[in-house]
Amino acid sequence: MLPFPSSSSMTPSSYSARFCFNRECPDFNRECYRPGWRLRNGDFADLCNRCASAYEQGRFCDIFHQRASGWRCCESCGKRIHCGCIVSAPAFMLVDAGGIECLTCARKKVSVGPNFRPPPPSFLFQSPISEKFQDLSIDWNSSTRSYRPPNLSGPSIRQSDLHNRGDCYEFNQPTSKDKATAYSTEKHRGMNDLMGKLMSVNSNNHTNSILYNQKAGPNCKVPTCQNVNAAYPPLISLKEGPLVGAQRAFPVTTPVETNGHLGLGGRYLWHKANSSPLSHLHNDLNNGADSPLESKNWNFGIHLDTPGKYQVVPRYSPKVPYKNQVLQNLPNESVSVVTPLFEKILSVSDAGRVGRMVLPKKCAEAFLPQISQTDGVPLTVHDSTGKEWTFQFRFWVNNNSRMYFLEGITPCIQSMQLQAGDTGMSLVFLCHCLVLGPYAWELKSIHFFFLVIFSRVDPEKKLIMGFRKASVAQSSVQETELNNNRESCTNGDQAEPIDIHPPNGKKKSSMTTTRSKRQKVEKGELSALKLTWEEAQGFILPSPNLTPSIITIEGIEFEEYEVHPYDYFSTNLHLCFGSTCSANKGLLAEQDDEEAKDEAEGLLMSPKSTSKHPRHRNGCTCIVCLQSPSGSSPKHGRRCSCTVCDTVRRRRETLLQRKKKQQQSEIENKAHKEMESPNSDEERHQSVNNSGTTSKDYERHASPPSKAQIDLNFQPEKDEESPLPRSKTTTKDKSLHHDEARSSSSAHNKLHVDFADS
DNA sequence: ATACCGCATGGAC
DNA sequence: AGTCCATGCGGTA
Repeated sequence: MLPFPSSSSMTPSSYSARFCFNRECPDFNRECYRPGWRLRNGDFADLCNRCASAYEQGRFCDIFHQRASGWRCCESCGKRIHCGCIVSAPAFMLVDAGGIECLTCARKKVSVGPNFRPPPPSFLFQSPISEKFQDLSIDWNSSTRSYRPPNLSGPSIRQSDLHNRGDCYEFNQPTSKDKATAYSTEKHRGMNDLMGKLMSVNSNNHTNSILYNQKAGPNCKVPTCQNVNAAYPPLISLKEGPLVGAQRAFPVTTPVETNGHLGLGGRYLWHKANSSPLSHLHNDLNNGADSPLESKNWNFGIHLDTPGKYQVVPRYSPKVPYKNQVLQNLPNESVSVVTPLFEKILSVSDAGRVGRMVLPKKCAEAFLPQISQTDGVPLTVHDSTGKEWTFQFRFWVNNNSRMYFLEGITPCIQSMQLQAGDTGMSLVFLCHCLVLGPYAWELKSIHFFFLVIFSRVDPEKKLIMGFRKASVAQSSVQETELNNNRESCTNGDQAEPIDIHPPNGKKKSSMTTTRSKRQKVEKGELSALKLTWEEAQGFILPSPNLTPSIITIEGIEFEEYEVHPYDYFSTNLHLCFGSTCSANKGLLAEQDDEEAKDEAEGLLMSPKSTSKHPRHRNGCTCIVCLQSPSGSSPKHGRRCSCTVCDTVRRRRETLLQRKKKQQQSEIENKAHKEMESPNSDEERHQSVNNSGTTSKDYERHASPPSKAQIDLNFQPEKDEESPLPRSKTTTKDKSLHHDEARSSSSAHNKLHVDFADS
């Protein structure tokens, strides 16, 4: 087959050079001039008139795939549907209990669903961008179980653009894909340019600017994807083996699960999610995520339709209970959906000076842009103050796998005063699907928050969020910080600041309302729950019914609640809707109540258990574990007798003794060697190197520790048993030593313990 | 001396 | 046993 330019970029004359994409087409060499389904490279299959007609009428598979495998019957009407190829992918939906349903049946169920509530028409297409895309609507043809692409003129977006990459594995590429993908590249660039222009229309919008920056901005490093699977191989699926065709051809359109049912936005049918946590998220992500730009670059479709196989480890699943929660703004009835993607407790190295944060692999591959180069792509995120950060999302090849991480997070970490043990970086996907219907992706954005508890977009695109620190209760310092943030978050054109607490004056009534809504939640009246963002913030706060016990740690008073926040959320705010409520409830309850409980208990109990690293276990008395979280630690005076300072003093005394012994030993050794050989220095180094200890190790161990390298974990009874220099082969010991030495060094610096006069 | 980079290592699961 | 990931650590700027 000859190369063919994409349908959107081709000129009338270019049509004559292309041929029908359908391999089964009896008139293979017939000129083609109508677009068909979307290919993996982003282009559209060019079909001859006859094949295109068959495709548009939903008869393509009936005609050409009769003998192919993958035919199944609609669970409701029994109609045969081909589930084994991409052509018919939009024609059916997966059923929770297994099997498929044709669109007609699926739509019927949606329209009569107990929680079905079409979005207010006035909010469809309300954005300037949306208006530009009104001619790009999809004409679902239920009678033929297919969708009819709109008549396109010039660059445009079609339904198949909304497919993620996961639904395209089944399709065979033409043999001339290299040249074809070259066209695709141009098309993709063109699309990016188009999107960039469109986005810039609303460039004062955070969300849009994020998208623009990420995908089409001048600094965008996203490699142009010529072939989705070639440039971004299915990282997970390669290991997991083939999937059933029906699952591969996941008919994602603009899926959303807001209330456990198929959502219907305007004329648009959104795909039902299955009940796996990841797919749960996945479907939310696809809720507007499948723009032409993002569909190739974002990992929103990695076989998430295989329950149990690709679930994010519970440890990383968001503990925020507001999964898929629909927030409604009472005054204007706009709706937003908040979907936390994952969260991670910052490790020591994450919060350290390296400025890198390791990302859970599956989370990265599921939720972040696909990257094929180790350089990765820039990722623009917003923090709780609305401040924009750009990290580099990269990976290393590690043990035949990949290790994903964010680079350049130091300023953000420092800005947030985060440290090991804090819950960090929940990704929240703000989707405006119910507001903007099928064009939700226009306002799609990915936000990093240190813990996004709530987020909302009203017509002014304002955000609400909170974050969780290692110590659940906020110290006065943090409280002040939040207040400061609140003030600094007032945007010029935004009437209200981003607020963690209800504004003054409204607090009482707001909290009262919130309390009543809490009760509503408790009663299970979830589907009707509408929250203003202030009320939403109320849920973030501890329940007014709870009386904290005040504990004092290092002079700082903390509020400690008997019921930890996850109890709160998991019991009160499982916003499960509709028929899948029980399943979801069970799932979420299990997650939140068990996992979150374990984790939160660790967080609540003590900073000691905030580090995941095995070297800092409960009961560890190293300086890292002893010290209080940054920001909550008071300044330590010279005569401070707190545990931390006592430890530091004790360690220091030990070190001084050790230093004396070392110096004495060195002098003796030197004298001894000088007696044996005049070239003592060279030979000593040689000897050290031969023994497997590098010169660096030698320096590290042989030289007396400087103040900055003070080993606060030095244990004389152990260390003196193995006099330096240590062999490099004692990896474990060395690792421990360096680890704690490094940590304690930074801890030492952080604590500002001044022993200069001692 | 320090920061950065990227691969290596090893404990946990 | 394989994978993940926190951290080590050597090389380089």
